[in-house]
Amino acid sequence: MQGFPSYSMPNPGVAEHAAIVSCVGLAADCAPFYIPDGGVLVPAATGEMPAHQIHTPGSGLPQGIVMAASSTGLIVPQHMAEEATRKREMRLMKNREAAKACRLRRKEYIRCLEGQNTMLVMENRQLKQELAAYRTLYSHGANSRYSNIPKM
DNA sequence: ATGGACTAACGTCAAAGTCG
DNA sequence: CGACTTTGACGTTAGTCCAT
Repeated sequence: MQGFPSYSMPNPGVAEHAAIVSCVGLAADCAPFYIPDGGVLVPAATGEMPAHQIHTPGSGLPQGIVMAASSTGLIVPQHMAEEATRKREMRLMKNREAAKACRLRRKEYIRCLEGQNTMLVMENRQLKQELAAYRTLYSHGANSRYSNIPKM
């Protein structure tokens, strides 16, 4: 991990008790923020810029970006953190829709395979019946040219 | 009524794939 | 090569069924 912002708590880490984490950098618009008991400051998967979010055990819900960082380690102004949050939300929203579409496609594909399977099972059954009928038709004693066809 | 097993749907993440 | 898309994996939640 690199390019993390500078703040008053070692990063990333668990706050044993509720903690107020404040920026150490010079940015005037970076307000201190609150980490609840047991909360963990983790890198956020923004994909666009380094950032942090708070993860609290027991809450599976995503947390908003609380702090963004530049590659130089300096605190990024709040509007950039908001931009990172906005981009993250856009990405999550798009992925949500993509996942729905993907599941639909997969369901449709499975339905299609099941349909094919049903058809093939029926066709196989019919072919076996036809074969049995031909056997009966052409079997005239042990010398029949079809008598050595293995039974199914 | 209740608790456990099971299933379907969902959201998110991460990795792989695709495209300009 | 970076942005974007697709998809497998995983955890969560809600609904249903069934035994107790």
